[in-house]
Amino acid sequence: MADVKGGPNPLFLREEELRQAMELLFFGYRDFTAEPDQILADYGFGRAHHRVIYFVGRHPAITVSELLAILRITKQSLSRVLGQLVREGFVTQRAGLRDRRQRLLELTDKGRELETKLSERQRVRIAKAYRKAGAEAVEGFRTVLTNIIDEPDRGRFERPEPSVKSAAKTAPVKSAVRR
Amino acid sequence: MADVKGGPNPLFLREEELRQAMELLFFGYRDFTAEPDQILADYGFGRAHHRVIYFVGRHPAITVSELLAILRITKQSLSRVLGQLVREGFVTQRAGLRDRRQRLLELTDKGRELETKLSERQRVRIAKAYRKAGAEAVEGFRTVLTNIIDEPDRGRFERPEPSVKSAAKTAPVKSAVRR
DNA sequence: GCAGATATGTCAACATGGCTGACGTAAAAG
DNA sequence: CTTTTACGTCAGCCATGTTGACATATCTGC
Repeated sequence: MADVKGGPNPLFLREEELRQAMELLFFGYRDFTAEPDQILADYGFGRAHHRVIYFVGRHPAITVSELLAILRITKQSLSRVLGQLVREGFVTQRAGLRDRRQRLLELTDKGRELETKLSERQRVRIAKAYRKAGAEAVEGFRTVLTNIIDEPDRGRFERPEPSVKSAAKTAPVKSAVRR
Repeated sequence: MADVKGGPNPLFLREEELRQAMELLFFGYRDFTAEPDQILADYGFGRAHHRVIYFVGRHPAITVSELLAILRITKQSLSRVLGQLVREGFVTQRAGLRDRRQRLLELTDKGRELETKLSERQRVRIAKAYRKAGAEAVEGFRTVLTNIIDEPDRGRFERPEPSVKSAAKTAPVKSAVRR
């Protein structure tokens, strides 16, 4: 335990830094989800319902298979929560135009209302954290988390991309920041 | 929210930015936990076991109540997984010295081995992301996530960074975004 | 020293949300 | 017309959360 070494032991520091990152994710996610979970309980819903409501709201006319790809769960699991949401009038389904096998999902007004209520808390939490941290930190947060995400979905968050190599930033697409 | 207006609908942009943050957390956590989950299945364990193993490894001689405070689950839920881990020889319990009611938890060699195996993947993932993002981004990542976490546990991640009070209230939130 | 608080464990019952496997139907595609 | 695809459904299993009640050992304060 007694680290009586000469140098600052970079291996230990690295290990410690990585562990802190892991814990930041754990505690962050724990607190990030706690508030909506409370509200969901009033509706007899759980976190799975929230995810469906969120992504349907985010991507109107999303198909079931697209939703499955995002959530990475089985269709049977999705079916259970999605079925409830449809039956209780939070989500509507309609056949696709080009492909009538598809069920395009959409939030109803009721669904949108719940979505707002749920993510309101989360938005406030993020907004506070962003404001306290400052714009530069926000960029770092985005960059690191984007790189933590596996390739298939990483594209959802593409922005400058300050890759160590190829500094070919020919297209600085800072869409969400532009004024 | 002293948002300096003047652009093309800053409210929408802000909304978009906050939603992206929410999704970064969702996708990040999803991919961060996927690999260990796979390994755990071979042992007949789940994510709950991983969390216990992780935090016991991280804080040797941790008490049950400290663990409960971190995990935010009931003692009955913890008891189930902890009991398994103890019976199967991954964790040991011994009475506290000052307070003999306490059960101080510790990993066995077997437990440490599994812990390493599990978090290895996660460490690699984080390390890659950190390396790609660079030191400045890492600081930002830490700062934002720390602020997302509720007060009681935020202290776990406090670094030099002073500004305990609201020094950020007056900080240039949006002005510095443009680079 | 005893009463009450605290740390932990346990039994029992229940809900949520994952999973697999099997099977069905409608529509698209070759 | 046959096969593949998109989606749904039934049935059962497992992991992990919950509440409530109760037990036991130990510490703490009066």
